[in-house]
Amino acid sequence: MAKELEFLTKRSEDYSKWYNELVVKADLAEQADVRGCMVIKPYGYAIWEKMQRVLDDMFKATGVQNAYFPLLIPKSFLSREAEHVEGFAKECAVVTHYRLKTNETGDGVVVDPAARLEEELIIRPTSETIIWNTFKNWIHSYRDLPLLINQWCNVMRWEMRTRLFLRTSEFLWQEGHTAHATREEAELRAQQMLKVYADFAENYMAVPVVQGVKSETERFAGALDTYTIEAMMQDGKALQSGTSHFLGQNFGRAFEVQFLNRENKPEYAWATSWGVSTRLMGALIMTHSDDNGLVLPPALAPVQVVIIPIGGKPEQVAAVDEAVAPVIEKLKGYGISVKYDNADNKRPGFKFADYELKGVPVRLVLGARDLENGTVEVMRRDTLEKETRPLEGIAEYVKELLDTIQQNIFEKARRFRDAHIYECEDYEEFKERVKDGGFFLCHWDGTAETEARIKEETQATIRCVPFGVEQTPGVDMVSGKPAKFRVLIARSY
RNA sequence: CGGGGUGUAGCGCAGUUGGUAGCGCACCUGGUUUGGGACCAGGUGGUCGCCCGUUCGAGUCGGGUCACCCCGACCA
Repeated sequence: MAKELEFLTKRSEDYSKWYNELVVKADLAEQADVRGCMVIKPYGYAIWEKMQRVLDDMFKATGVQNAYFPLLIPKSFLSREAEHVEGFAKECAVVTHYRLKTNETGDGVVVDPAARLEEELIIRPTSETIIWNTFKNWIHSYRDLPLLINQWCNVMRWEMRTRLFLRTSEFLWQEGHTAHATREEAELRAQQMLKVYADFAENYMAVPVVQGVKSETERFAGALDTYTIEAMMQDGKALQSGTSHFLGQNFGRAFEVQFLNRENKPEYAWATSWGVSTRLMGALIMTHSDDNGLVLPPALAPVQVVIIPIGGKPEQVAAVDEAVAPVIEKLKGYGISVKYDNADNKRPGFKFADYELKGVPVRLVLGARDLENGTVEVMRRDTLEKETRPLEGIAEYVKELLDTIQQNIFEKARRFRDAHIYECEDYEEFKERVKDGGFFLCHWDGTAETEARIKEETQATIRCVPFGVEQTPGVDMVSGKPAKFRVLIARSY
């Protein structure tokens, strides 16, 4: 410990800096040499892949099927739904040409002005329009409904300011798009998918979330209702981690998606859309990580257990190789991903620190001492506690320990969040306290004016009208007008 | 688009009154090490963001330009 290197900025010192460093140093992602874009590195992508796999199974369990639609959307499609285009117009990348040619000076290429597209193509910021344009051909009868489609893809939104995972110009996500015969069915679907997201966030990511519905001003462009899950980061800010929209018949009407009902009458289809993105990676990182690095929930960790041998001499390592072989087999038999790192070019201390930085949930260490005693050192990443246990039965112990860790980090995050949720009735007090972060439950008169004033004066926004909160009427803390319910207000990412 | 800042080795930085390019980390080689980020010795690596100007001479001075970062407006 001679050299207490500052590998990572302390969380408390500069939260943003800590986050950025962590993402890069834990080998998750890095800034690309393209404006606002990110390179997701193999380790980060492995986590995303695990998320994808779990979510995909959850979607399919509700009857959803995967499909794929084009990256490029004709401009005319996007402009079919008025509110929708208005919401996205300011952040669209546009394809205007289809050819380059050699520069006249011969040292490079320029856009060939002769190759201008008659109609510009938009790189999808979201796919409602192109999908509903397709749905028109797929839906003719109530028997074709519900139509439950999901696609995994990339989208592009030309954001002003970007941050790795939290907001990048291009990001990976899934977008579900469903069509229904009735309003009720569509509304239920939108709510159902929100529950799937909440389930995933809490039971796999170990990230507690508040479910709720967005205010009118915060709604998705073109939606009648937007449902959200809001997670609290360790600096007390909110992160919208998933959304589900009830789109009414807006897209059905805009794209003339009509079906004949049982009475042989034409009706417009009812729509939902819902999505989660690589932003979930941001939520995962900012919810659990500490000054030593990432803390990954066992359910999503690409490597759940790392085993490190001690000893420099080849014969010492060989002895450990032999001793751990059956343990590795047994762990794998339980479906646990294990990495045995007997590389000789890194010292044990380096490996310890490195795997902590990468958030591996459990570490096993064996040296000559252990071989003699038939023991193994077990370290759990969430608490950093070490203990020495008999090698006999270690696989079973680790299996249970992984479950314990999964539980523990969720409980820890929930306790943190609950300790930072406040009911507040006084605006002056609110203004003072909201600076330090946290979720505030406040009565709201339901007007956009009040909402705008809060945002302007405090940078905090109404995150949602939360579900599962016992609602009693009261007085709006800003306007003094009567309020029917409380809303969740916070500063956010 | 407003306000602030930074561009020098892969990363982080220093570079004085203008004089021919430096440190730490990383990387490579050899050796000694290995129970919490090893040490010693040697080595590789640079059109100083770009353009123009001043000068015998520019990383350094002047003008322009580009890029990126931070704080706002926008947002999964």
